[in-house]
Amino acid sequence: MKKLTATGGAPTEPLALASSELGQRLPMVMSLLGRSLRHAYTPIGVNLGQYPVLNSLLEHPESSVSELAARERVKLPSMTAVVNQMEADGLVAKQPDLNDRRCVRVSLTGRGREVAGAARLARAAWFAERLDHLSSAEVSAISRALPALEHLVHLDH
Amino acid sequence: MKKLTATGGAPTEPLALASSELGQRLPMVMSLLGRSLRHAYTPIGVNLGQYPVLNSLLEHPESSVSELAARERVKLPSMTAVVNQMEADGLVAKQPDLNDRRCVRVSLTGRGREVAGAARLARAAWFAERLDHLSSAEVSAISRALPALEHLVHLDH
DNA sequence: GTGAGCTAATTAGTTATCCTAATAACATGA
DNA sequence: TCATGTTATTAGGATAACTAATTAGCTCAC
Repeated sequence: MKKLTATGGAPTEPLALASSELGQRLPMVMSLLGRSLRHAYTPIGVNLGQYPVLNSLLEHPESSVSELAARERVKLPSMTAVVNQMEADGLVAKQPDLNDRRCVRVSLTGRGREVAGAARLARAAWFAERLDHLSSAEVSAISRALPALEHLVHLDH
Repeated sequence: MKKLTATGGAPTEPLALASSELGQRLPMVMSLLGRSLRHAYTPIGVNLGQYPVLNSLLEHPESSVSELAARERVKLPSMTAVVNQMEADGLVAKQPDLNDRRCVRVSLTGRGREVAGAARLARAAWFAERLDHLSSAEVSAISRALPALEHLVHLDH
């Protein structure tokens, strides 16, 4: 009954994991995965902070800096810095908002759109390569947990 | 209802999420959760880099700096810096390895052990508070995905 | 034994992400 | 109109990571 399976074999036990156990292991996984991911980004020419902004702008064109900051859960000055760097890199353009002149509307340039697409592909490939080493049961377990994880993340919103 | 079950399948929905979809959304979740987590750490008096080292030393006392670096998937110089800071903070002590004098054995001080325990509790509490807002189905979905996520992370060995 | 080559740790210097506090410009409503 | 709130920026600093170069110690082939 009590099998301490260190291997990532079949994760299909009844499994009532204590929340302290979850709180212990999930963050560990997150931090390690985040670190791996950083290495995956750099060759694309986009860094960890820029990529989500690119994506965000694909779905919400003409965002203000505040909106971008809120979506990424960073403070305004942090987002200002990211956007400025991206502007210098030719990925985004800033335009004044005519209705509210305090705001700056940020939009993707053509190059930004290209890079966003390329980065998306590169990341998907990076991920797919890893998922290949998992059983289909494991992939499906992760898939099923995704909505819950997204819910968890959006709680602070 | 069509059910294409994987090996030893769980009695749950089919759900074939495209790997590109997973590769898109999972990293997003990771990065946001990581950011939330950073805020959770600071009040404890341990930072994001130190906490895993504390934990690692609970399970593997007398680790060398290299071993710690490998476990955290960071380069040696990064771990040297973390360990030095922790030594200055009185959380760990360094001792020479008598068998191999190139190595430095790192161990928890009494204070390090205390802080590790406190940090563990604080993080569990932070997490539990969040899990309270999820349904038990969601929590269980995350629990079931955890071994798979750990497997994913450990692929880079 | 001893020198070539490996491994462990450090130092120095750089980059990327974040933050807070202070300012400036604009908007809104009493 | 002016007090208060919002948007964005600047300045300055803390973390967290990296590469490259250096020092020290181990190992083994010869």
